[in-house]
Amino acid sequence: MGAADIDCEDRVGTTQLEAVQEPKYWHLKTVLGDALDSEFEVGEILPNERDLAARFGVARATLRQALEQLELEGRLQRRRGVGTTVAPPRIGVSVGPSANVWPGAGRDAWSTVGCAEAVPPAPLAALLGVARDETVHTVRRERVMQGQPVATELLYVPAASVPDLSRMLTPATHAPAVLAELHRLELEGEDRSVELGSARAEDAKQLDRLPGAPVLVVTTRYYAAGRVAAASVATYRADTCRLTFGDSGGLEVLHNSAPERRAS
Amino acid sequence: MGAADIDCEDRVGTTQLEAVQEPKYWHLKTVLGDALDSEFEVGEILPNERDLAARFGVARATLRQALEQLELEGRLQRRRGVGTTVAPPRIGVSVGPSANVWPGAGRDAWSTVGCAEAVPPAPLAALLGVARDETVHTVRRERVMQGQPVATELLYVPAASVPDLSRMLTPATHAPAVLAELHRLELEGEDRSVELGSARAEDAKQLDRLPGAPVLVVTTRYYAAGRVAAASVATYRADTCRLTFGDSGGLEVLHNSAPERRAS
DNA sequence: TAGTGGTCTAGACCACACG
DNA sequence: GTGTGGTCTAGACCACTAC
Repeated sequence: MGAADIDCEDRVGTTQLEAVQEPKYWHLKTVLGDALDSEFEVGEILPNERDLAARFGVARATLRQALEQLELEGRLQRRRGVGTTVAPPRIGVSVGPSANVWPGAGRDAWSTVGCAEAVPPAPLAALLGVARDETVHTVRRERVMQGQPVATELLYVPAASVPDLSRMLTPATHAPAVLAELHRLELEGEDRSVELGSARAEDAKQLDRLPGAPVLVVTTRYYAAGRVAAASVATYRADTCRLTFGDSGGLEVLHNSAPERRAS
Repeated sequence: MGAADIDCEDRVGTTQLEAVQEPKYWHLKTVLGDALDSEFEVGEILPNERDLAARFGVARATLRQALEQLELEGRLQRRRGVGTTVAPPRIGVSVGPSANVWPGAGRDAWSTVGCAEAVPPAPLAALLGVARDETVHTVRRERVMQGQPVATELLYVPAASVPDLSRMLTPATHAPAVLAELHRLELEGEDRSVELGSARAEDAKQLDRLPGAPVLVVTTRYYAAGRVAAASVATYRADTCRLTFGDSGGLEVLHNSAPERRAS
């Protein structure tokens, strides 16, 4: 343990990339990943891209390819104008039907941020079983964990599911009224799917990410009275979230975790 | 509807990118995405990257950024030496506990491809609750749907979970024996989490993708006798798969789906 | 051998955050 | 302003596929 351990700038090393068949960025990713595990603390800031690239003797674009992958795996966080930092382990967020409850019932970690009546996108209309040009109640909600937004959601409720909804609605009362009416139905089951997507401009803004950032899209169908009574599309930050299902709460540390981290 | 409709090469258009604040690759992605919806059939092959870039008046790297996003969203498939084709809608694969059954029991869509005794990675050891250097039975399995591999899995079974396992094992009998012993326990519950990852070299090969390709990592804990009796890490192709949970089978067409596709 | 996508370079300028 | 990451360019060469 020599001077290199004290000087932050030197800890990533200057290992020359030997002759390889393996792409440089891939090897670079491995080297950087190992360095993160053994030499850096969560939240610590890395040298900037130009320095790192020079240090490894590669073009900046090549270095960026490695950083992108590490960010995709949730090990780094990059912010324009700020720098690149070591990310904390992913947050486990529960998305399972831990007790069959309607969205917005009980304590469910979501907060409503808006509501409107609108024609849903065609695939959603098909999902709900409504006509292609029928307007539905559209509730936008947001999920915050540990102080940062992790997901945005659009909940679609056909008018047929809330027949007794009052006609006297203001923007402030619209969402609560729709949810309250929904809760009067008996929930018979839910259906869920998860897939990879990229954040649309609007979602990206709410999630504090750039457009196109990788997200996990969770689509849920809620059944009542033998029909699809509502559906929601929730968009989770893929870099910071690990979706958990099942009763036993979130799993502990899993992937991308350092065995240990040195105190400095 | 002029000659452009007949000539495949012209269907993506030559729209000039107007002055924008929006990044070029983002706009390009939108334009290409719309073209895919309205002008192309599933399986059809696109013009090559150099031609497309020239057509839109951008550098190849910029075009590639757009293509990468579309591939991430499962709308394109690119293969080196071959070309870029329009991808079919994602396959819905069920990963829920549709009846609580052990892996390998009944008809479960997986086939065993190997088995070994090995020391699991540290996080897995923690997950299983075994010592860091304890060897466990490691079964590699593969999931094929519609003729193509969609997932690989490593199933970890501590020796303590299969105490009566015969000592007389050949490579051919090892995996079935471990699974058979496991099935003698009563399964008490399961735990699942989903997160984004990138394919390790070995997994990538099995999934017919390049290393680093985006994957959905499904980690499952199986409980029996009040303990974690086994755990598995399954790696699904994120570009072609939509993971489904819940009883009502897979959802139909959802995102990234064209409203209609023209016959040629 | 020809054509494809994958990797890599060495620059340039832009948008944003912070002091 | 200064420094960061984000975008973009115009090339080059490589690995792979298919003919």
